[in-house]
Amino acid sequence: MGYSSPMTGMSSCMSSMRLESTMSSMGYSNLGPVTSLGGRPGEPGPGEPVSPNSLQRRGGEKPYRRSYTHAKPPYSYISLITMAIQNCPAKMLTLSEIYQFIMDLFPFYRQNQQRWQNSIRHSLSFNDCFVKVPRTPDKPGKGSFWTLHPESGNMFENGCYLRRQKRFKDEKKEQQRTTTKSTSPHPADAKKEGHGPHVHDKEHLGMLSSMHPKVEDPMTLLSHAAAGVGADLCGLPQQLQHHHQQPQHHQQPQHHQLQQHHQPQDDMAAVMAARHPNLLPDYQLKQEYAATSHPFSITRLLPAESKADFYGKPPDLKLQYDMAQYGYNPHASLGPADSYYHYHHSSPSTTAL
DNA sequence: ACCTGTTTAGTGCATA
DNA sequence: TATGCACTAAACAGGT
Repeated sequence: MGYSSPMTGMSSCMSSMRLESTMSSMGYSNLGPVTSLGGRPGEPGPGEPVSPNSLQRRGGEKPYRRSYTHAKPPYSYISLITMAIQNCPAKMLTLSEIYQFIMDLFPFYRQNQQRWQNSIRHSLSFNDCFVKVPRTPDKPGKGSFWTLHPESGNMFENGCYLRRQKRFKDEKKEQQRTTTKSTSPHPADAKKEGHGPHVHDKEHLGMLSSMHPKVEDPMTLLSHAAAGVGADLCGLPQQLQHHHQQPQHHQQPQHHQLQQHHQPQDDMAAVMAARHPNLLPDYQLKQEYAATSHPFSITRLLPAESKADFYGKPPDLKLQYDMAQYGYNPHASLGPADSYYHYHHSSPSTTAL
């Protein structure tokens, strides 16, 4: 599996999704391409957003300069989850952290949370590309960690975060499903097996362990593997795996502890080089991805500060403006004062740009 | 009680 | 047209 730029296949993807005209001229909306992805036509999304038609077309002037802050982002839940995980230093997040990431980044998902969060949970469970990592006894808390399957490959190698080219299927899980279907006719039996550390998870850890024999802590293993191997999972260069600063009310000491065990840069480079000898050099990737200005580009979703850190230059003001037009919050990861807190303590007129 | 996770079912859209 | 993917709803069970 070679590395493929998420941007190189974008045009064909966009064409296939019939998004070119809509995206380029008026930004995405909850109508058209987004709802056509799935769900039910005419059924409003989580935010019950006002139809763009009600906002424009009357008078016919400046139909393109308006706020789509509460329009449904053109990303599937799978890609949103992937973004969240990829954007975290430890490459694994709890469910609530995934929720928070999405809400921080997309105002649309701050409403009707029950609906889309159920879908998120369903996506995590249903898709083999997401792997549940049990908490260790020394890290008690609610819920497990979720990470990306190291063999899930580049699900979005066509650069389109709306729809994967092909659903990733874990052969072992698939086999388990078929065997449990055939051997245990009672769904309750299968449910019993589903609790506690999965056999699959253990195998997963074993696989990661073999890739990182020097590291013994399973959580550190995942941190290693996800950082290096997972970096190409979605066609994202490792440079984009920047530190997603958690809101201050979300303390994640384990993330920082994990990172102290190794030198991520060296590790990632080594693993990537070993697994993907044909990868572009770092600086080349940097230029390629820094140059992209596509509204679906993952780089546009990243906090401006991180991008500035990453590329070693100040954030692009125009880019920030564009992101604002699309409803992305470039400061989403700064903390409560700038994201979730701000949203809930300001009037709709101020949250809309 | 609430959250988390699993599973099933139904629907619409895109693609081969 | 068949198939696969994505979205939504809902039921259920276990954990905190």
